[in-house]
Amino acid sequence: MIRRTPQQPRERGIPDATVARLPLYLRALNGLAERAVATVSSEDLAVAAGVNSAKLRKDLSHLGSYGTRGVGYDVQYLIYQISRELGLTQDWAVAIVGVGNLGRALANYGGFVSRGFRVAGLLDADPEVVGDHIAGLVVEHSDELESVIAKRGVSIVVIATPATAAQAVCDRVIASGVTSILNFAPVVLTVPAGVDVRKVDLSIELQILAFHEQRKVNGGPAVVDEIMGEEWAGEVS
Amino acid sequence: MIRRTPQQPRERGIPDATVARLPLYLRALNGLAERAVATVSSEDLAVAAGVNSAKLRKDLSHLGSYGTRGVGYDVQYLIYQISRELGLTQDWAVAIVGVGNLGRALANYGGFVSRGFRVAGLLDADPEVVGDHIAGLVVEHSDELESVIAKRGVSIVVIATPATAAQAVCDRVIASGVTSILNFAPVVLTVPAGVDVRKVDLSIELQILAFHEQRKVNGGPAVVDEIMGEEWAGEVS
DNA sequence: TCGACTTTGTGCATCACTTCACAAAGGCAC
DNA sequence: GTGCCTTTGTGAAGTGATGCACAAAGTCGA
Ligand SMILES: NC(=O)c1ccc[n+]([C@@H]2O[C@H](COP(=O)([O-])OP(=O)(O)OC[C@H]3O[C@@H](n4cnc5c(N)ncnc54)[C@H](O)[C@@H]3O)[C@@H](O)[C@H]2O)c1
Ligand SMILES: NC(=O)c1ccc[n+]([C@@H]2O[C@H](COP(=O)([O-])OP(=O)(O)OC[C@H]3O[C@@H](n4cnc5c(N)ncnc54)[C@H](O)[C@@H]3O)[C@@H](O)[C@H]2O)c1
Repeated sequence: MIRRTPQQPRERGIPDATVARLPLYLRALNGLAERAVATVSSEDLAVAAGVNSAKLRKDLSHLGSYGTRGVGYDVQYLIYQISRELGLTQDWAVAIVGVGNLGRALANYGGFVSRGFRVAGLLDADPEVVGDHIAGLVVEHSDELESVIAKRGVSIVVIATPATAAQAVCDRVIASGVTSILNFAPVVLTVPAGVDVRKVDLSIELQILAFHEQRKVNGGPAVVDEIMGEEWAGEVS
Repeated sequence: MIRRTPQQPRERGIPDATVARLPLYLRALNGLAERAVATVSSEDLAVAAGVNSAKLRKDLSHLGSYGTRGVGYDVQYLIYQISRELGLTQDWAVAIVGVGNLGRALANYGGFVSRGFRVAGLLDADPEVVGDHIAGLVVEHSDELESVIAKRGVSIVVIATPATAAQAVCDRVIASGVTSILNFAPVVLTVPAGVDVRKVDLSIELQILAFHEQRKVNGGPAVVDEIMGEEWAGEVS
């Protein structure tokens, strides 16, 4: 019983930056709901979500005018509206390809099953791994990728294979009609227009931290004396 | 033998957006280096890193003038310069707090040890887990957090505990002098100024994908007929 | 019913980042 | 040398996000 909203005047063009924050607001709202809070002001919600309150109000205004001046926002109603906007009122079948260290952790993770995401398939190329029972599922051979996607209506695929296999897996997944991919492998995936790839890259996050850490400690980049500093000195102006 | 660079004219104020892309360039460059490529044009490197070439050139120009007109950039030299800028010429001791599904996957992950990051401690509060051998390390009790940080010179901490424990762990870690934190727990950490927190949140990534997926399938958010749509209709204008 | 008070929603100035487009720089062939 | 060709480095314009500040809207107590 899900159908398209008849005619919604706004709807078009919610900024990406806003979309990226909606899950944050949703989490904060769920926290409030658990503590039986009925309404919340933009100021309080902003603090809970760690953002500026004007930004929060502007973000929410993209969804519609759901607040009450002088009072704030109804927590339950806002949860519903944000969930609906994010597409969490329906559930999404997710397949995880590559059931190694990371794939297992993801499969066992309760955190996304809780919100509309259902792990509908675990696939791996290694015969040793195929057949393992993880989180109530049996790992299937990645040869079955296309049929698993088709049969179980998978619309989001998580890639947790080694970097070398990621592009090939990605190509097959797209050929099967999937257009939303979450990639953990440290490679830039090449995909046709219309396919969304989001990446999670731990190593990049650490490197960004290291950059700032270095500035805090030293005030800036260091040179390694007489090891490389001199060596390179001649090569460039 | 590491010391501060004498007087660097630029150095100050590399835009955050640029810093976030440097690891990407570095990875692409390492790929080229493995294939023994000596020089690369901004165009080719941009394709490998999945960005616009003008953006790449502007990013690199923040580090200095390291290209040669008509030729491109020396791969090895650029690897060195970016590594130095990111602080990867020194190595960083990392501690992982919370050795559950995710913490184990991280500990076993070879990907960051390879680039200047060394896992120097694994800590958990669960006596069942303490004493486990993982990736050549023994899991220690989280009571030892402060002493592990001090003794092993830990400067970056990865938090992989349940959300409920994250803020407490964070506070202790900061009290021990750490100012760089990578947080996997789905909570907004409150930290004093001067402390950098980066977060990785799988659930947020999936929700963003779901948002776009919904738009592709339906053209926009759906209403759930007669279940909630009607129910809420009365509550708001 | 009214007026004081709270809080939203948004116009606007500002800031940050992106992209275009091209002059200047340098290599290389002859 | 000299001139052509490639590619960098960067002004300048464009795009999008941010945050201030406030009028308008609505609540609530008296
Ligand atoms: N473990 C981490 O903490 C971590 C962190 C960041 C990034 N990553 C990245 O995530 C990916 C997975 O990491 P991991 O530690 O789980 O590695 P892993 O080696 O433990 O697991 C990879 C799994 O993928 C399977 N596989 C290989 N080729 C396949 C294919 N073509 N189709 C299906 N399955 C295939 C392997 O059999 C293996 O089970 C890697 O790209 C890694 O760089 C891991
Ligand atoms: N597993 C995933 O794929 C995944 C994905 C995204 C986010 N997360 C988040 O990462 C965190 C860890 O996830 P997980 O699946 O590994 O959970 P987990 O329950 O398997 O592991 C958590 C570990 O933290 C330990 N711990 C609890 N309190 C502690 C404390 N005060 N000090 C030190 N250690 C403590 C526990 O003993 C346990 O070993 C959670 O916050 C989770 O929401 C996990």
